[in-house]
Amino acid sequence: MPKVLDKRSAILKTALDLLVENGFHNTPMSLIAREAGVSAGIIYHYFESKEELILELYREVKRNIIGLLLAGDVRKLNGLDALRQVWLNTYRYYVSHPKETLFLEQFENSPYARMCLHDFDSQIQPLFEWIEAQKRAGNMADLPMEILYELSLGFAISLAKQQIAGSIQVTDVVLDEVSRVILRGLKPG
Amino acid sequence: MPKVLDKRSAILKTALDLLVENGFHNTPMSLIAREAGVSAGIIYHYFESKEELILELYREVKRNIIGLLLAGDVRKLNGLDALRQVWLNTYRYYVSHPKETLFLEQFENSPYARMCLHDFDSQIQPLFEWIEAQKRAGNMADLPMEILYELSLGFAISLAKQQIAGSIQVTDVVLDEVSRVILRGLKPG
Amino acid sequence: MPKVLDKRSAILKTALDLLVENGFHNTPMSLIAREAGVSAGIIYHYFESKEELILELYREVKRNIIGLLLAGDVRKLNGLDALRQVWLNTYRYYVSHPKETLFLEQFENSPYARMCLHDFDSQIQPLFEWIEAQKRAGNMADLPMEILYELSLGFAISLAKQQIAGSIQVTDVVLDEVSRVILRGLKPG
Amino acid sequence: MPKVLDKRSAILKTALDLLVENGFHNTPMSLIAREAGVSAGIIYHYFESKEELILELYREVKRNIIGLLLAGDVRKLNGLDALRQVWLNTYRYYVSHPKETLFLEQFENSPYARMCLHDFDSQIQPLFEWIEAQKRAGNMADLPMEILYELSLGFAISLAKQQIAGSIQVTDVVLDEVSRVILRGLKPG
DNA sequence: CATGAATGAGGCTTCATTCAT
DNA sequence: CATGAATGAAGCCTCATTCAT
Repeated sequence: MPKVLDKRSAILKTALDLLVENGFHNTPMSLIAREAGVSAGIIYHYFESKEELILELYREVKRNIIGLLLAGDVRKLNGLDALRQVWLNTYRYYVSHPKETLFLEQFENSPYARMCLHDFDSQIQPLFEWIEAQKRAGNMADLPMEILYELSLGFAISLAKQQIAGSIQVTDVVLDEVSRVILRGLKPG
Repeated sequence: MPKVLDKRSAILKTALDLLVENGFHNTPMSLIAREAGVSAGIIYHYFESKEELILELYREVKRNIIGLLLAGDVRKLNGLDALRQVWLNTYRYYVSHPKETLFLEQFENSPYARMCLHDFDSQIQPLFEWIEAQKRAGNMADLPMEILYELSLGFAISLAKQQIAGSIQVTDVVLDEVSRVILRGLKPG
Repeated sequence: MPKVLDKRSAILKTALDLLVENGFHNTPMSLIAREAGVSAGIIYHYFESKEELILELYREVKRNIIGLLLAGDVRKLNGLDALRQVWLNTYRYYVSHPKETLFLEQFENSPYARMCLHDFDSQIQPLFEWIEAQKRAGNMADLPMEILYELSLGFAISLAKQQIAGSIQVTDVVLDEVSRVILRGLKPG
Repeated sequence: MPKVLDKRSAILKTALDLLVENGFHNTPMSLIAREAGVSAGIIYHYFESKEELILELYREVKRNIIGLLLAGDVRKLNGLDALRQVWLNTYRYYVSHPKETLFLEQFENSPYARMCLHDFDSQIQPLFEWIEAQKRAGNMADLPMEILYELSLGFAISLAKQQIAGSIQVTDVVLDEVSRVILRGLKPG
């Protein structure tokens, strides 16, 4: 990996840690620089501004996630199994990436996020198409896309957040039961 | 209403508007004062600090919501109808209070909210007890409290947020269908 | 004089001193504040920004000058005497206000001055009208206004600048001779 | 032309453009480098510092001008014609070199120019000597050198600046009339 | 000679909070 | 109770200059 990516990555990684820990506005650029082991000025060589750094971090995290949702050869599974797999993929990603999870939640609920929330429409398109196919195949309730999304992935995320926060311990048994409940809800009819 | 409450309320109301619009850290105290029609100094007569003002706003909003969840004589209804009523109460509160909704989300996802997230355990206790009763009565799946909460109210909030953001139009038909799906998921067995 | 004007004036006066001494970009706001005996923040209570502070200073200096050009009951004098009086007014103002002179020159030759160089058209109008009247009365050569302006006041300023810089010693004898030369040049025919 | 001069010249030429456009302190070295098509580091191979680059540019421009003032075989003309020729040379140089004109004005009115304003005494000496000769020959009023300079060349420059700024349109007719006025003023007695 | 990433001091500006009136 | 001028610490960002490659 070229050095240049090394430093840029170090900044992004450190930013993620600190932003989650302290929040956007309690994380001075100078602190990010210090923790990343670089000078204060160099950040502006890689990112236009603090805001742009955060946006870039958001884009990168989001790209990663979207790439993983359909992982595990989901397309080869049939109806309910595929559904269950996507659901589990989502849940597991979020649980195993607590910082990314908290960052996304913080970012997406901040007022200045509104400018780029639809940047990912094109990347998430495959998932939407897959859901549409499931609906047409009669594997899923005929509800608006956003609601189906919320019922499945939104809930996976909420569950992961609670697990991260330590409010609950999601054992495999519970996970099994929960996914059963979800699927029952999403089934057509 | 005494003048004192008037001024305090004006500050809180203005703060809600501005915090939702601009975010916590892009809302100077001086702006809150100006928009509320009071002087900058007087805010510190009613609130210890900016942080305390925000916390107080959070407490007030949260108190309101919790008081309404069990409204409509929920306790007199039986199982599923009660469940449905609580769910609808929640959804409707959030949809009809967009600023409060956005404020809560922003606050609860900010790192400095962690200090008071459990302030309301005592107030929300009645709801939890009611849910426990439903579980014992066999009206609800035997899942951890937090998960049941997330599945019902969490989803109502998510739905309301999407409606607020304009991502979806939740017609009465959809609402009906959705609540049916939710309830099917929550049913025992 | 109310205190508020006192402090605002102190800032403007200190700014003039320092800007002339060090130039616009070698005069930090913090230095202006320190020398004016105020805190760094308060400057922004009176002026929007550093640029606005400088613009305001320019406006104030320019207002003063314009007010003095026609001083001394110039309007009551006839042709050449009036002309001579205006010329001397100009010269004397600039010589006796070296800081203002250097500031104006510095400002008007800086690229970011272009935004407000015509702010004073309305204030200088009386002078222009007076010159027009002189031309019609046959007391002055029939040249474009700007050239007449340059030949008289422009030269008075240049002379004053050289005197300020110490390049020359303008004795009363020289001043007399010079004004004679100027007037000869401006005479009609 | 060797490549070395090429690159040095490119830097100076670009610097002139940008300094006039943006001012000394809004023209980063990195911008000069980029626009000149060279790297940021290499500028320091040709110039000690930013200040030295600007000084060098000033010296170069000034050298050019001085060389041209006495152009056109002025020395072969007699009194008034020579005077007129020098005046026109000056005016024409400035009008046809707007960037150089603005740069000089900006530089000479900036406080950090004071360090080198007398660098050119030796180069401008021939002009001064020529003026002295004119005075002795009775072709010019017996005024201090600086004042004669200001009355003739200073005014030519002012006129050129106004023409550059678009404030006036100097037609040949006007130019003729103006030079006549100037000469009348400079005539002895 | 040439590059451009890297440094870090320093500038402008904001804003929570205080306090004299 | 009320005002709003005042403070000053702290944040974001720029940029002249250096130096490893």
